[in-house]
Amino acid sequence: MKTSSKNLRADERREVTVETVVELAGEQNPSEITTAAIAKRMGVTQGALFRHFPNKEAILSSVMEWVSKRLLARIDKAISKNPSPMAALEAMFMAHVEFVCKHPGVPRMLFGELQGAKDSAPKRLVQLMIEGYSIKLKALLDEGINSGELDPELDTQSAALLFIGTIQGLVMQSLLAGDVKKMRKDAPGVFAIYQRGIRG
Amino acid sequence: MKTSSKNLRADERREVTVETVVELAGEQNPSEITTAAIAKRMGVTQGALFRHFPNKEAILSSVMEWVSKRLLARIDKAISKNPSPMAALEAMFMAHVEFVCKHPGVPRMLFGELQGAKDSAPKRLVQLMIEGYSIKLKALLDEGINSGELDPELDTQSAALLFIGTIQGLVMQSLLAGDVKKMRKDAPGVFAIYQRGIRG
DNA sequence: TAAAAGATAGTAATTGGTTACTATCTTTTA
DNA sequence: TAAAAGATAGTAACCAATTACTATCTTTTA
Repeated sequence: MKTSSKNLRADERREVTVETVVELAGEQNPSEITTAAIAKRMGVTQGALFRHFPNKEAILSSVMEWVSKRLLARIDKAISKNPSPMAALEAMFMAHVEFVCKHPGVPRMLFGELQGAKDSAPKRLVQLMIEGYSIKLKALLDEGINSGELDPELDTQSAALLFIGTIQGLVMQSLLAGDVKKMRKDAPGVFAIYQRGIRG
Repeated sequence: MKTSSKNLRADERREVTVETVVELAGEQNPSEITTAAIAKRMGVTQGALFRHFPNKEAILSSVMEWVSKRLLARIDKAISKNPSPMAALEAMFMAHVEFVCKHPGVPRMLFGELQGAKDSAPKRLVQLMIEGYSIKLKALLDEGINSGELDPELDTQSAALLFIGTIQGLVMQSLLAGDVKKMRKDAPGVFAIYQRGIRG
């Protein structure tokens, strides 16, 4: 049980900081999140953040690691529960959508980091995560082709790109509507078209 | 021909300003573009910008109007050249990709504006533009269903969402690769899958 | 076992630097 | 030569980061 005292231990404080940034990113442009805003939401002074992180970039790096770990774990779990590649693809899609629904700030942060001119530490972490994601995705697509579930002449590179882009499109639509839960509702219809485009 | 003089007329200066912002957005995170950076790129002092725009938001609004006008004009041209709805859809897709290739900062700015918490003037312009875009898109999809080119049971709402998301996916991929021209190369393969997903 | 000693977490105030924006003076050009 | 365009030199507000200090928790030891 957490103590009811005000002071958290260093690792707990770092965890809370990361979760707070994810939360704030769901409410505003991630690149406009200030250390003052993070601290205020946490009920701590701004300077206190720098007792646990050397600088702001280190906070963002921690956030990216947090995202990588949680998202990829969900994906793995969804895949392992489904023996059929096509079923696994759908489960992976829905798991991703569910994750983004729960943490709407995440895709905004990823996209924002990729936009940065200089290749910062957090940007490299994002690239690494998407790479891992793509590998899992392409493995599933290849499996599906071999099992006859997918079009044998499918361009897996394009199919992987479209898979990720589809989710990005759902995010954009939810931003337009100002309603995060719209994603969950739209996801099945959109995946149905995607499925029709790749199946054998 | 432009005069060789140093001083531009007010409307010319405004035009150059808008183009400069679009240019800078292709090189860095749009929300980190400062008025100082814009002025420097134009070869003008920072204060000079405020002779032609009341504030920074007005600059961004002008950029959004510039984008709306140019993009929608391209789309209309692409559509009108193709009698068949499916051919028109493909031409619309490629025209959009070509536009984004020429102005990589545009999708980043749109996405960034939508992320803003408060609904600013530029944000409303973005929403308006996407609305106009979606109307054209849905009209084409309905046409395609009626002509038998598209799946009669197609969910046009989902199909429109996926169309836009597909382009967003191409943008993200080009950011990852750090190569804008990658989009032009990947576009046909991705559209082929989309086409397969919606055709009758 | 309780008080001293040390380690850890957080505060309050302040730093130098950057931001959008403005007031005033100078140059260009029609 | 008058009006428009731009230069110069500011402003207050905000940013990340640092400082000197205090509160709180943990370990040691008499």
